Amino acid sequence: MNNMKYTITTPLYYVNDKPHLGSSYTTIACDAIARFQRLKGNTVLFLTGVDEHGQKIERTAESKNLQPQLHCDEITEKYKFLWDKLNISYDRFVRTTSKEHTSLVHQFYSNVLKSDDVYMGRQSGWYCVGCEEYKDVEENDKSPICSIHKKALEWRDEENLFFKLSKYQDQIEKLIQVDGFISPKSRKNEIINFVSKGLRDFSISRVNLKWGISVPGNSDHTFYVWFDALLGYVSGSLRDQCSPELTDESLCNWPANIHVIGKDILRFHAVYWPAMLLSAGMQTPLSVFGHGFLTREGQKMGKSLGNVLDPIDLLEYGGIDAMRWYLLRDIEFGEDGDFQLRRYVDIVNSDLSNTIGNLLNRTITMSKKWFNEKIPIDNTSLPESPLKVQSEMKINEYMESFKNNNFKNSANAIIDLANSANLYLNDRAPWKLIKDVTNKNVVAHDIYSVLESCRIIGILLNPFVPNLSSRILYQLKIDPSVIDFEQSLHWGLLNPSNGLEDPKPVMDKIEYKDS
RNA sequence: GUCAGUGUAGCUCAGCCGGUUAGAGCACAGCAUUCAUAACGCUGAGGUCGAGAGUUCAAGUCUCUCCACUGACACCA
Repeated sequence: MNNMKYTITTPLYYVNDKPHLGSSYTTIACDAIARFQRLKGNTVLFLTGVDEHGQKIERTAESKNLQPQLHCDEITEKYKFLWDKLNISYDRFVRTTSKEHTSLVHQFYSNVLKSDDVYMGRQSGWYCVGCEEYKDVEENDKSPICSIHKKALEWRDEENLFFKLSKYQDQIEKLIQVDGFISPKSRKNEIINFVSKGLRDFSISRVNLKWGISVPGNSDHTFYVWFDALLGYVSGSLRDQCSPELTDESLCNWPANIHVIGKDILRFHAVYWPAMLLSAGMQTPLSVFGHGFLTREGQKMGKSLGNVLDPIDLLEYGGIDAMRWYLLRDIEFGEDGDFQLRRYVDIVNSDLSNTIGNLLNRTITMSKKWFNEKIPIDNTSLPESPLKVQSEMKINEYMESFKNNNFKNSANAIIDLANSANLYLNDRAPWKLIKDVTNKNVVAHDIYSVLESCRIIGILLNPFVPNLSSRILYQLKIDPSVIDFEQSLHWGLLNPSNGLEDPKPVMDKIEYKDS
């Protein structure tokens, strides 16, 4: 039952602009899942990457006086740089401008053709240049205006290739009903509602777009962004990325266990994408999770408001552990969340510095002071520490919640355990007991059980804040690279002969400053 | 416009099929205090549960109306 393949993807981010907090949020969440799965002993393929084609990018490059490819290279580097800073443990980084990807798109397309799912049609309607999309308009309206841009819409009529989405109505309806396929539930209902109204075919090519993958057999067409970008998940998960081929053998990491995406693109992943895969005779992903968006101090982030929070700035403010912890611990994954600086500082200081950091610090100090610079050996026949029971309970909660991508609850389970350990210390007051030498065994028992709790906390923290987790484990002289849930989460594994590092605060406090 | 969801202490949220003085964590105040990162602990202050009406012996919890916010309503990465 162990050692299963687990494939997880972030969205392939559109390289129109540098990465923002939203994409960092998604990627951090995926990283937590990937690390969690690895600790469970699964073989994880954690895939991220960028979507580089499309008119918007073509234009952005033009406005910067750059070749599109150079512009893409530039932005791609920023993504990689940021993921590095955030300690994102991705295994592969897909670029849709790579040769391999192009080849895969062509193969996939030919399979879809074989299923007779493509036809030439006309896309006509009122088009907004600003939105780059066709708008639904009241039938009688002869001069419609875009509600967003307040500009007149243009009538456009162009030749496009269409994909027969409608053919898959029944299969998609069944698929989206499957329990756990779409999360969270509220979004699932929206998709079901949407699909029940009847699926229409959608266009998969454009004629006046150069910056894209050419359509074989229709040289003046390029693939429309979705038909191109979604396939990045496949090209990135192939066994051999250098010579991509759609064979059972090379598809060993497919289907993805989970696509984590923002709620805005849920429909494409939960409806269009599975249909495309069905058409090509491939397996559909096992689940799709559409998370919420972040606002800042109650307001939408946007360029026009000038309140965009740059992930790099945030990183410099509180550090990587703070940023990861806050996003995973305080925001309900799936719901929209609000970033508040005051709260950010409070939560991080309280949880990581005061509750966890201080617990480790005070306990190591006591241990070293009274037990010859070491971890005490618990050779008493005292009843089991209540912390053992508590930790087992909290490990359970943590696991259950994490399975459902409920990071908040998992994080709370860790904090609960740390709180219990702090309370236990206050209750037992080893600093008083130790004054009487005959109590030494009792104190050993107490200190050991708190240190053991710290070890477990350190391990459980890994998917959330890998750096802090390592710092904690280092102080307990445990090699963080060899931890594993199955092996490491049993009570009593802390080895007294290992010794302890000198206590140093593992988490500095963030100073709140209005900015 | 239609449909769905949300609105509970300063902040983030629990409150199941209606039932005693509405809960937690954080923030704040006081006390205590060193084993510890002005940390841990204890105590406390904080809410007309969005507004109004109704059903009921009894409503945060059910019904209706209204207000505010969010989302979906097909090609927006």
